[in-house]
Amino acid sequence: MPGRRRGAVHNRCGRRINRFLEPCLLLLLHGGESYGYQLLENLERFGFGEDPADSSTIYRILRSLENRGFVSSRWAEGDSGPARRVYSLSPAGDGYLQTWVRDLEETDRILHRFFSEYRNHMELHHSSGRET
Amino acid sequence: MPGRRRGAVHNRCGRRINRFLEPCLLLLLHGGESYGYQLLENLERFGFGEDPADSSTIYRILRSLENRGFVSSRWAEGDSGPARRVYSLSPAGDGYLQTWVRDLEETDRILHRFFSEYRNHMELHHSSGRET
DNA sequence: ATCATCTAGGTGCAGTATGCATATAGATGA
DNA sequence: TCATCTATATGCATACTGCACCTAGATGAT
Repeated sequence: MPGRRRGAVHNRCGRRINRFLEPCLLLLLHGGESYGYQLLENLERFGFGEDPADSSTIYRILRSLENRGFVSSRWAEGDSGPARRVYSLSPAGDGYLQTWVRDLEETDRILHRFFSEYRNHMELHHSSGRET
Repeated sequence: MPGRRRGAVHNRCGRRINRFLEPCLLLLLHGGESYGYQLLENLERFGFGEDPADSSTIYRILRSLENRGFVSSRWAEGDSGPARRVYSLSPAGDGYLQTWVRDLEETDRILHRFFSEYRNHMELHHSSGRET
């Protein structure tokens, strides 16, 4: 995966909804232990696009999760390449994932409230609608 | 609205999806000019809960929008109380709102991809599901 | 008058999140 | 031996947010 950390395109709004990498990593780790570089590849499954995130972000989130006791890590020799820091989810991390899911469900409700307000408003002021 | 800027509860995840105040403010301003203090009250409509945001955040977002040409402001004497800085949406701001909506629709897709992955995964590993 | 309160806008600081650049280093193959 | 891939990590700059705090006009009660 060469050049993976280049090319993060800025076609989104600056003050945007952040990407929710942390719960995605937790969910991936719920499926079994893994390490940063592999997790970065598996993040594509969530539809972030080609470049889900900078690798530094992934590594930092993993360390932060470990500091809070949600994952634990050990060094492991791989079949090839340099050693890997392999993370596994702790029971606390499992609970944290459930919290995240409830949190995201709430976010989903707020988001759809916004869409509802938007459509409602645009039906009335249908000047300057979305004539893309 | 006394004491309005106190009491921001931290029952959500730390590394959470940020609240999308900027597009909400833009949508409110699409309905007509307004000022910070009033916009803060009207934000409740979006279902953020009792305390949508700290007032300082609102004022700073508005100034940032103005710096980028998405809104313009003027001072206006109100019927009562101190003078208000009244903002109105610019054509560029209208376009920026449309960009935001497309951005949020993309976020919505990613969010639902996450929910789908989550449910899928939990059906298989239905140990440690959500026995709340 | 003056005092508390409401309305309205604002700054300073700290913590956190993120992207980009860069560093380190083992493994692998040309 | 040299480039490339795999893998982890740090430094720096920028941005978002909440909390504390400040300024100041208006309003009503005492």
